[in-house]
Amino acid sequence: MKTLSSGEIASYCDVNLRTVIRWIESGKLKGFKLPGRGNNRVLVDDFIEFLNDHGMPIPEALMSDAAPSILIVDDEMPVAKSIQRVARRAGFETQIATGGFQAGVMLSQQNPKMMTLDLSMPGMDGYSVIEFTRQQAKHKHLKILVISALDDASLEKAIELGADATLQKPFSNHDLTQIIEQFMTQ
Amino acid sequence: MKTLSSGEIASYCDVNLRTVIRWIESGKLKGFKLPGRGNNRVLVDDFIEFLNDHGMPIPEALMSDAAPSILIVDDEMPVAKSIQRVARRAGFETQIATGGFQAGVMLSQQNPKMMTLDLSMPGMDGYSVIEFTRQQAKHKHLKILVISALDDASLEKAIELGADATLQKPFSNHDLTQIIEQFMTQ
DNA sequence: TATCCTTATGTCTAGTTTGTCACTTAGATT
DNA sequence: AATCTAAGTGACAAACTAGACATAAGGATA
Repeated sequence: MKTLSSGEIASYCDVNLRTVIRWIESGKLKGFKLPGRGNNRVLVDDFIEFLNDHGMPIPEALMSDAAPSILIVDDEMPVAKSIQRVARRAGFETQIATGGFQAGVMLSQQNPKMMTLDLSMPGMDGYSVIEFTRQQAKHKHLKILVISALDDASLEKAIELGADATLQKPFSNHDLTQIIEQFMTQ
Repeated sequence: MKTLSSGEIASYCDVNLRTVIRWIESGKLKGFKLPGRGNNRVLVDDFIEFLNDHGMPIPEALMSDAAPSILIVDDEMPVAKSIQRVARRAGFETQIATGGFQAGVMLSQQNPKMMTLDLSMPGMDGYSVIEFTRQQAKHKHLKILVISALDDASLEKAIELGADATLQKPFSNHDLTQIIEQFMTQ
């Protein structure tokens, strides 16, 4: 549970410390006070959310806790592997989950920056995965790339539910690389 | 009667050890001293109260100790609800997951003490859920109760893979209560 | 355009809390 | 018993809060 002090945030935002305290006081930035005289602390996650909400750049130092990774969710191992090859070539860490349960556990534990999701895994409803993920504050900013052989209407529905992009099978490595690079560097 | 040392509290609060000791000395945080050199110990309940009093976030790791919960995994809501009723009557917190992905996320995030698992959810392989969960060090002590309409051989297989108990549908509330109470008080 | 008002941010100060360092020692491990 | 790890203490340095006031930017109005 990493936290930041008002001073650290001040220097991250290149702003006066007094200002940071006012942000916290006014509720713009979620934080809490230590028991002593009320020194402020802000959870890193809350700070990142604050930065996102206001379109502010996120300092590199905060991202570094773990190399941003990609969670590949696909029940067909060969497909998953081929996605993995592309992702690795682009220079990113990857994990593969071949079932919904696995995917859920890995998402929570690894907190990847991006997830590729096969919509039509047997018995697992990709749509509900998207919906459920979007409901979770923790994964509000997870990039979801739907990869599926279904028709355009199905892909469109995925977008409506909260997916960030779709890719129709069969896809070209070039297109996949482009999307990965775009999402992972945002 | 679980207690925490000053160092543990320091890392939970992301604060210096020296500071925690001062909190205890000043009476802000209730604690007691071991006879030796006076090492500090704090009851988990006191710590949680302290966190609440000061609007500080409560680390997830402590939540499970505070109120051990049961994760109910079943795609049929009526069945899930009926299990939930029994569990509640026995006095435990419950959550319901109706899909594999949901179940995985909730398992990781809530860290329940026990999980009931329907083996034959459409498209989701209950066996692989058991296997996967058992591989995870974090959930080594999770109690898994398989609830299924399948035959004895299938239930037997679940046990072999690592389930702690099985219950054949239809089950009696009495049997379920007994298993829940046994697992939750262990 | 000039003026007034509002709001956000910066500056300064005094007093307090928290972190750091060096050192000691209880408690655990083997 | 020897050793290792985690925790306590004191003194000091650094960081933080809160109030009061100054400054700057933007809107509204005449």
